[in-house]
Amino acid sequence: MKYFVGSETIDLRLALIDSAQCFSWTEADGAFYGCVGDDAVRIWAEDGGVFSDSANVAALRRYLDLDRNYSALADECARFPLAARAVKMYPGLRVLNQPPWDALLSFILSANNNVARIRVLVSKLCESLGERRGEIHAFPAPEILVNCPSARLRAIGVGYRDKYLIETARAVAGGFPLNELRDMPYSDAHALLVTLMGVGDKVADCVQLFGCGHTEAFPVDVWIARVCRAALNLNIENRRALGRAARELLGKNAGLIQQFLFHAARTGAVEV
DNA sequence: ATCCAGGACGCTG
DNA sequence: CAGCGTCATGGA
Repeated sequence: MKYFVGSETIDLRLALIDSAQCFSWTEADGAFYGCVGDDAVRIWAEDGGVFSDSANVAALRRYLDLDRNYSALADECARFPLAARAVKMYPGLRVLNQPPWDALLSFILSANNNVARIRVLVSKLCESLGERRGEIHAFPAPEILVNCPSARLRAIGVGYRDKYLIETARAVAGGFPLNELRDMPYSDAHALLVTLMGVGDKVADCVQLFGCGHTEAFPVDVWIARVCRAALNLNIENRRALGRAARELLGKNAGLIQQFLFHAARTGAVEV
């Protein structure tokens, strides 16, 4: 079947793949394949609208963040011309609402790694350990990883991150309130996340921004550290201090703006 | 061969 | 609390 999802501005390739906030979507023949909730879905753009083969349109709209007014974002950073320019430069970019567990596993694997290889690791992890849903494999459940021999994870290619995955899975299976982070203040959720093995400030912020709806979370990587100096006039070497300063400067949607800055810096659209 | 990748950990000062 | 070496892996 073919369901109408919406006519809001969104560039599916940019939002689902090229922006590197999610590593599990694939593209084939102009359509995009991935998991939303428990469903394997196919999404495509057609006649200025977004369509899907999934009937759960509400879940899809939430995942794609279609109900947010992104044009207001440029106004929120209008006093930083480079940031406002980055926001206006990618009208089709959106910050996805992923399940926190998916984001947690993805960004544990992202540490000291590159996007292409993160994508390979995520897909291999899901294909070899995740539950099958149609043509797609979900992320492996915590209980699966807890009982997974580290040698098997090494064989997938996760390297030294094997124990991070297992220990974090053990914590989540043991009652870590992963699904309650969304309803906590940013700082409380952050403090909890960094207690997990393999989760530092940067990964915690990614989980919060991409998986907990914490739009103020401001992940700082090498690109963001550079572009903050150029776009926000922030000359701060310490990453945690830089993230805190950016949050204070940009407000409750600092993380959304961060995603535009990240893409602008990484693609060279903004000189850093 | 060395460097880098959406860093985190563990130890030392 | 800050600084620093180390940690797999593969592509440039």
